Amino acid sequence: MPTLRDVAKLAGVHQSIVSRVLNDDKKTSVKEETRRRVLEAAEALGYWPNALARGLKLKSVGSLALVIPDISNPVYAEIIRGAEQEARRSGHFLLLASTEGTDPGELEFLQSLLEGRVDGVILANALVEDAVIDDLEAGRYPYVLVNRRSQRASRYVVADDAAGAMLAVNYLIDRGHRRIGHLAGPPTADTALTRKYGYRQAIEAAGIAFHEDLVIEGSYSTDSGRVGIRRLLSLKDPPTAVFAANLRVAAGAMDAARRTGTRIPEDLSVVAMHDTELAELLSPGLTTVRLPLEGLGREAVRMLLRVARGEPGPEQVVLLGAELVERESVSPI
Amino acid sequence: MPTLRDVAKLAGVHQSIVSRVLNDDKKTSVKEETRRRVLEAAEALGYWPNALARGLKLKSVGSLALVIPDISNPVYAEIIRGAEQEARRSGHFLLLASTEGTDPGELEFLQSLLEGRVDGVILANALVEDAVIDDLEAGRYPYVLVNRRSQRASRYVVADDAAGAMLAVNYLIDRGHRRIGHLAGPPTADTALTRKYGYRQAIEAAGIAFHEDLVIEGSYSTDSGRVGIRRLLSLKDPPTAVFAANLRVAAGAMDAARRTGTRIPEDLSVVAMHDTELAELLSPGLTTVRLPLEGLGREAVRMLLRVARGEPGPEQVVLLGAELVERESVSPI
DNA sequence: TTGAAAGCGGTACCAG
DNA sequence: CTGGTACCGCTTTCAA
Repeated sequence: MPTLRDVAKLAGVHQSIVSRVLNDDKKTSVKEETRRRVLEAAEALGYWPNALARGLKLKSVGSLALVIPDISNPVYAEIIRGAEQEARRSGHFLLLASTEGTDPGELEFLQSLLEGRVDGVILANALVEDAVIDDLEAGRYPYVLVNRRSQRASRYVVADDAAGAMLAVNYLIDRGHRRIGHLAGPPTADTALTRKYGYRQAIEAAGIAFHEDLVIEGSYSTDSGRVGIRRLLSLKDPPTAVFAANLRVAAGAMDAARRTGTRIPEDLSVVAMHDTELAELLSPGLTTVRLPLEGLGREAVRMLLRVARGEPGPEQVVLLGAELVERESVSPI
Repeated sequence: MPTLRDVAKLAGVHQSIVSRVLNDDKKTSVKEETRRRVLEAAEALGYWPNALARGLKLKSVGSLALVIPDISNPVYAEIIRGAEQEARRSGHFLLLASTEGTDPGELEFLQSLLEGRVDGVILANALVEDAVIDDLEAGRYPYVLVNRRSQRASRYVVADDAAGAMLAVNYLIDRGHRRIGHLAGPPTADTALTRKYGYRQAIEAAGIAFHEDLVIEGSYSTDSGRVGIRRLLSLKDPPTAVFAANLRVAAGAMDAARRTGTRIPEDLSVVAMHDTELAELLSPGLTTVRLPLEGLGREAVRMLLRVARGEPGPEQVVLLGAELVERESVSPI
């Protein structure tokens, strides 16, 4: 690997000149002829600056970390895509770290990530422990939470999950449903709580009594959907429609329902949060609520960059814009 | 951020001692009492070594890059998971870079990645241009291709796509199918070519005539599956079964087939390459061939680490172990 | 307009 | 067993 000195030698100038030319430093001027020679030499050697040395000096490496819990979840894929784009746009690399179940010991993990390797961290991990957040706050590390609120975290960007949930439930209500179940996510996840809240708001706003037993809490997994729907369908007075807290849950629920002979949408209408490829591949195509997930990733990067640069800006962002995507999983009653 | 010198000062020793203690250097010994003091000081300050400074000196940063074309593809998710695990096991970070359509200018991209930021690169990008590979070879950069063969690349790790395809097709043949279509992937993808080859091998080995018009080439997308299946079904003598080159293609095909009134598996049997969550969520559940994708990721990391360390080892690895996963998308004829 | 030199935060070699 | 020092490759201030 050629270094600055190599280029300098070939161009017959001092390395500091090379540095100035290559970074095209406005503060000092370089003779046109010299600049040309330097550029040529750099080109000839295929010179590329060493990011480590640069970062060491400048105390900024030009990369950000995005920590997610699980790569195979398409929800994260969208957040990642948005973050990637924005990072690239601003000349940064995105270092993706998936905790993939290896969730504990995260602190050490973050430490080694932060110590020079990246300029800041975005935590898309729905399950970060409060201790981790406290530590980040204490260390004054540049970080932002995405898709998760927290009392202790000063910065986060989230979607309007409550509005999304209400959109879904109102859609069902508008079609005449009164007994509407909710397959909720894990009570440990902020998004799950918020969606459940939205569900309840919509129900009560329509003057329908809220029934605790129509809400089944589980995890964000297909199996959870399967288990949940069985419980709902075995109720003496089962719901005519369900709102699933995410797509996987809905998929599991549809699968399990079908296996017990329940037809969708004739016997049971289904609406789910999140709209990914899967929604249209299921049959019947699933009616969903689309949240601006890519936007979440984008905003998180923007906010992080602001924090890292010490610039002012909003500390909490709620991205509006939930949208209903109609397919064939709902029938009027 | 405390530095080595800070720790040294607090412990009342020289920084070089601190370095030795913290890296627990076997070559020089340190008095037990001193060691304790150093450890305490480091703990008290919350010291963590700066990865950049370390990397600059050691010419190795402890991170690897994995370049993929598209995060939302679950096939890559599995490769990523395997790579992550192996990287972590060996104390490395995995820097994930998704080209996400931004495919050109890859060279520059790789350059800036390689220049110090990572110790090597794994290219899971099925569409890397040969020029890129030539350049990597020329630059003697540590790199490995995964899930793609190449004449010009000296190192790659792939699955046994041909055997997998044969497994799928033979399964259909065993159940009495003779007219078997193939929804192939893009001719630019090595995996697609290999699977097509496997398909043909299986067909001919069974003494069935190979019909060019039963093979539809497309891309690895759901839409391609939709288009392809329509063409196959509109043949004067349509196939009774199809082998889809990947799961997305199969999902699209099933969707389109169903919409034209074709029942699966009664009218048309379907087998697809790859087994992800989607396969069991579709209805009917899709019979698939599972390739050792996680293993691919793992092996790629191992190989890359060997290359980076200049150790000897195999240059091409073909990971065996395709496996048929039976569900409900095939009926005997 | 250019050159010299210091220093970012470590590691490792050599001397004591 | 411990301290001093050079250096990894770059940026930047100060002098010439």
